Amino acid sequence: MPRGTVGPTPPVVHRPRRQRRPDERPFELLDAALRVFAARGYRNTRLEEVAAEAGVTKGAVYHYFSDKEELLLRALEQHQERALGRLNDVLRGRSGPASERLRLVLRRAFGGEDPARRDVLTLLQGIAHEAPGVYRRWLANGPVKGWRLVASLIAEGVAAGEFRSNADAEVAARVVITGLLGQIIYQQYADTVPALRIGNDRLIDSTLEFLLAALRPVEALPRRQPRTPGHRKQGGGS
Amino acid sequence: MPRGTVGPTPPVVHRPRRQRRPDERPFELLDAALRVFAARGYRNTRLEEVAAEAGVTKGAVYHYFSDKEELLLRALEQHQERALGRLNDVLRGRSGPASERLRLVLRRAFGGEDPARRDVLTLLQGIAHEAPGVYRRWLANGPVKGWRLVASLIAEGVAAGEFRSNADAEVAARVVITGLLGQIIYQQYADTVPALRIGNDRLIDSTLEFLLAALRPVEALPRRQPRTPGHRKQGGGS
Amino acid sequence: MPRGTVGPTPPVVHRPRRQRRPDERPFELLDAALRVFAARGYRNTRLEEVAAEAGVTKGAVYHYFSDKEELLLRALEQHQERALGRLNDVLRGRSGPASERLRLVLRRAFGGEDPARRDVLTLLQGIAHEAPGVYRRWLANGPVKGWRLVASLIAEGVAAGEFRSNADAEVAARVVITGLLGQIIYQQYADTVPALRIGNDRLIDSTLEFLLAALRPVEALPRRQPRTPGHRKQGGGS
Amino acid sequence: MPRGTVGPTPPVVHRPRRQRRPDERPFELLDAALRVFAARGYRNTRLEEVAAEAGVTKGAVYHYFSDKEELLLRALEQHQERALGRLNDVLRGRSGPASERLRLVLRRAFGGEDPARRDVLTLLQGIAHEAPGVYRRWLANGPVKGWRLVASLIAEGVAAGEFRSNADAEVAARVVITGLLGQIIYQQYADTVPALRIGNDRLIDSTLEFLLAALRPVEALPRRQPRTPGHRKQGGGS
DNA sequence: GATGAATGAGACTTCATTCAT
DNA sequence: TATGAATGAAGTCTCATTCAT
Repeated sequence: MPRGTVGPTPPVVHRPRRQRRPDERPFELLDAALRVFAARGYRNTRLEEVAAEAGVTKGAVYHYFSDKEELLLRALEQHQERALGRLNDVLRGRSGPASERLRLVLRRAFGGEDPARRDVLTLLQGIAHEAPGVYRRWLANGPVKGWRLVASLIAEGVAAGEFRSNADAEVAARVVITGLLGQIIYQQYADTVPALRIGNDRLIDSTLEFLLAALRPVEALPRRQPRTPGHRKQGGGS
Repeated sequence: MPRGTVGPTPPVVHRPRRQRRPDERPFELLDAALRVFAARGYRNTRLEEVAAEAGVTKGAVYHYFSDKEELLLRALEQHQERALGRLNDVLRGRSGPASERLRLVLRRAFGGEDPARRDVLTLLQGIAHEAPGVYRRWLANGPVKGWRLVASLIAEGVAAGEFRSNADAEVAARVVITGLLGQIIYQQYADTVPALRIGNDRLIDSTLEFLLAALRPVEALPRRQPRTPGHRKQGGGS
Repeated sequence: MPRGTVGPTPPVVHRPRRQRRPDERPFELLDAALRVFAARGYRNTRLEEVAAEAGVTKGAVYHYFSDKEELLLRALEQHQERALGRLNDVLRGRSGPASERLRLVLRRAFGGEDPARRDVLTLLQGIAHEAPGVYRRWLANGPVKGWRLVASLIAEGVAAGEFRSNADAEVAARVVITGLLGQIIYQQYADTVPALRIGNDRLIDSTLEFLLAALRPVEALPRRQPRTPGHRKQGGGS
Repeated sequence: MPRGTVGPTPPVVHRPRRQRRPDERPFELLDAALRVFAARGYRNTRLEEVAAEAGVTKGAVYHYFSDKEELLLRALEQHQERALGRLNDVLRGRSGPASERLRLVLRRAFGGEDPARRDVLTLLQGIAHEAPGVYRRWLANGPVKGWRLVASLIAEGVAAGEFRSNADAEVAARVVITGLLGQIIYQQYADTVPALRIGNDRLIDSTLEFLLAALRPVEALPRRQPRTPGHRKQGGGS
């Protein structure tokens, strides 16, 4: 499989081109890079394609970035910063029930079918071997922060009596975050593997329903003995 | 890891010349290929490394496989067949409660920290752009089948009155399967990003606990109104 | 252009296969080789294809021939011997007018549209760089002998007063032989370059007519002074 | 032969680094390519040799040409354009007798022993299987145009009463053009196969003499009955 | 800053040839 | 004799990176 794999002619969206504002150049390049990388994968993308997408030539890229990997790193950093910013905004000043804030967070993070976000996630899952440092960085700042946030919201719900206290909130948070990420990535192949398709709203809402159901406090949650209670964070309640 | 060692750059060792083992060769090659691909990634692996790992020279690879991609495809097919075989075995003739069979399945599929399996999963998530066909195939035969199995076990539990009937079993199954896969992949980076680390037993047990908790039948399921009940599979219970 | 150039699936004619008469093996191989070489060209043909065409495997070829080039050499030798044999037969015991024997010769050598012969000629013209020794050998035993024969027939006609004596018989013979060879080769491309097509009968008959017209004795051949009479073989007449 | 030397195996000489001559480069490459291809054959030539002959490295070739075949195609196109240009020039404004213009044309096209031209012809006859498209193109623009031109000059001579009208001018033109091409190619082997040698002047002059003799009008061209008169262009006059 | 020509290390793939069986 | 697994030299093409202009 020689060059691109997404399609014979790259589905990359071409932007206006050549608006000479030198101070914005690096940002334009980062946007272009993320677009092309996400569309074709890191290895399949030639620097020349990124340059063309940004309306400059190959050499110019090297004025701003030392090499291809730095371009990737910075492009993803910029992307992640924006995403985190948006995510933080949504909780600023909120104080409703934990369940409501969970909903807000999941919606903000995963709601709205966004092919660009999906492609970036696919890009990321592909760089584990190509640019492990970048991948790790993303793990630490993306998924990890994501499930920490979820876990802390669960903890707040537990504190408020909204949720039962004997669930493994961290694992729940991990699985939910990771599962949603994966499902979103898979949607890219829903055309050719229809069994993969699932509506974004259903995905999020049902996941949330399922999370809240798992966390709902029980007067009597009798039978289910935690099998290996040792690794629960909070010791099992009565 | 029997023969080679998948070192950083395996020096081509001159073997004593031609050792004929024509019948086993293809399998040895497939095993070697999976090992090296999983360790370094598809693109980062030179055919010569695979050959060396199998104790032959690169030309021999082309005796059995038409090109690098076919080698990947076949190596993954063989891997998947074995894995599916093991998974099917575990349920053969079982008839306990659904919850018990769910436990068996998850344990069989994800239990036991197995670096080889983890690396294969990492390999797979990296080929979305390099060999999309192979990737899609894996999706269809791996994760999709996985969550279908889980969903069907849930359905059995529902039928048996063991689980509530108004949960979105499919989404639950998807998220759980995908989430576990992702978490397992992430463990590869647990050394350098400690926040990623989670014990395999805890991961599985807590996930199961959380799944069963979410599915437990409720006398009164009071507050939580399903927000968009339209996409529930079974209309609201009682 | 990777492998074959004649067509995606080789137009090689498959013969009966595996008639175990070991003493004929080499001849079968030579026939098969000529067939495949002629169909695809020398370089484009893998020894394995030749072997398959002959119903044996690669290794067997090396029992009879030291390498690919010898196979080519011998295959062409065998072909040429047969062709020369046929050509010699046609003149054996003939004693009519030279013009009639010229006709017989040209008919025998070039008559009857024969794709196999045409392909062999194309093969030959392609090996000038691949196997120059073989090519030279063919030149010396094929075209050179051909035009010598024609020149000697012309000389006989001159001696018999049938032809004029002041023509450059050798050049005429060379050009006619070479020209016919070339035209026959070109017919291979008549499908895609229609301007190349010419009927085999017309080609031969008109060439002969034209040759005889050029050689006819003239009462007065007045104006045309041989421009550079120095290189005529026989000094200019009258 | 300006730059390189087309030796048996040109050692890659390290040049003083990058000499920019962007405008001329493609032409230099084309010239170098034609030189090396003609000297060694298409298949026997490594792209690296062409590059070295042009004073660059192999990568540079891919800057201008997509692959080896395109390089061949373009090199031959350039060669043919030039040759056609020269040929057209020679007839511009000429109006002498047809015989004189035939002489001019043959001289222009085939006169002057030119090893480079001879090698290009040898190259061409070798690519029938390697690059059939290129070969066909050459046939259509070279030989075919050549014999059309000759045939049209003959037709003019016929119209002017200079030549007889009942000859098959097209076949005559085909055989003469093709025969001369072949003879020129063969001269390459005149050293090792002396029987092949023929002086260029003699070849052309005698061929012309022979052509004109065949075409000279006859008061009585009695005996020779065209065997298959059906394919004569103009029906034979009495 | 920007260009784009040029470099050159790499990697895939082909296939004539060898040789243990 | 015959097989066909294995070798390994060779060649095409790619593309990140450099650097003269």
